[in-house]
Amino acid sequence: MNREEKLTRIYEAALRVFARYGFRRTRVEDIADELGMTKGNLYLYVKDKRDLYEKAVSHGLLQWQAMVARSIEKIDDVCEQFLALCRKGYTYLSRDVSLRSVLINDPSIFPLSSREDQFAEINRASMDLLRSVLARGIREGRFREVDVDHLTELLYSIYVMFIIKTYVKSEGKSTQKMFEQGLDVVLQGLLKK
Amino acid sequence: MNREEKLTRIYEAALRVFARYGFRRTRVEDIADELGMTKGNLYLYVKDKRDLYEKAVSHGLLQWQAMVARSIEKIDDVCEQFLALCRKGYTYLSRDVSLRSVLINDPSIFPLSSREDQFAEINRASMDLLRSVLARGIREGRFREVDVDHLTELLYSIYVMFIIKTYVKSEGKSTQKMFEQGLDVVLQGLLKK
DNA sequence: GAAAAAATGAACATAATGTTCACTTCATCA
DNA sequence: TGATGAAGTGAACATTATGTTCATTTTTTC
Repeated sequence: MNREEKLTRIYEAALRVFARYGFRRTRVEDIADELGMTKGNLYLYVKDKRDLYEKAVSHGLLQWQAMVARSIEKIDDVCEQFLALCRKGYTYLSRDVSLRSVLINDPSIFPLSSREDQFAEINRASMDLLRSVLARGIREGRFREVDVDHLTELLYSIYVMFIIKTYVKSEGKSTQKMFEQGLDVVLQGLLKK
Repeated sequence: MNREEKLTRIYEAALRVFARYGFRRTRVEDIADELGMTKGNLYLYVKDKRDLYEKAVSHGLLQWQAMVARSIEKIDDVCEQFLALCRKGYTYLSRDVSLRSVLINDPSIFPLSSREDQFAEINRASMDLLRSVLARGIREGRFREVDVDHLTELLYSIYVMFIIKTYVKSEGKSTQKMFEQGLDVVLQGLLKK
């Protein structure tokens, strides 16, 4: 197992444990135990506990991002691609129990304002994916000539709000309906007549 | 609210918090917070953290015991009473989520050997209830003239084993079937022909 | 089998948390 | 109403738990 794979293994174990107990209540030894190693050894891979937490969460967020990117890359029709992007992104957390729990314990992970965003780089990349789909729609003459940057930011904010409503505040069913409604409206708003 | 009621309130809050985090990971301040008081104040009611834990668990066990006792006291037929005793006792934990969680985190609560039983007094009272039903069956000429003390101990051990299997090891469905089977056999074994 | 890399576990520093207690607030009753 | 005891507070303190380091050992690589 090379260093890359070891790091992945460590981050995933750490995320599981942080999900179980929350940041404060997990000891770095709990994570070492989960990995079958000693805590001293963990410090060859991360700077300190906080660093381990941030790397583990980052890893989780990147998995999320990669899964969405993969699932839309081969879609020809840009409208379908836009819908898939939104839906896959929105529903992902229903499957990733660890990341979901960590998020519930620590909602500050989410960028309320992009100023105080601990994971700014990852969010920027996610927004880039959204932006690229919007740009493509315009380039292909399917979407109206909107201001891509501002619309990206707006849609991303709405998307984050939905995720918080659904997974952090658990306003499940009715929120999902709202999401589909909103998605329909946005798509119609985007399309050229 | 008198002292008695306050103690009850404290024990129930403590049990909820211990259930959430386990003994080691709960701070006495967590419990104080749950009660809306300061931790200093808690020490007017308990000796230390371990004492609080034991009192909270004891309170939970006594609730269990009282519920079973109440539910069988008005049953005329001793066979029905015996069946109800076993069934109510066995199924109780499916409803008391806090006590169940605490038990899962700390199976030593249960008397593996009565030598090292932290809650010996409570278990003794539970056994007394069982013993009294057996004695009544014999007195009324419905049960065979078995050795009540030894049988009580045996049945109680089996009962505890079923509870551990069902709630601690979560071997749910098939264990419940086994329980009903076992109960049937035991009752038949008790009855005079 | 030498050199490098990875892992260990004990030692250490420090932060977290259990516990105490002088003091404040609240309730009771003359 | 104001004296008295009970209940509660919060800061201080002692101790434990836990994060972090590092000399040493074990494993891997070549």
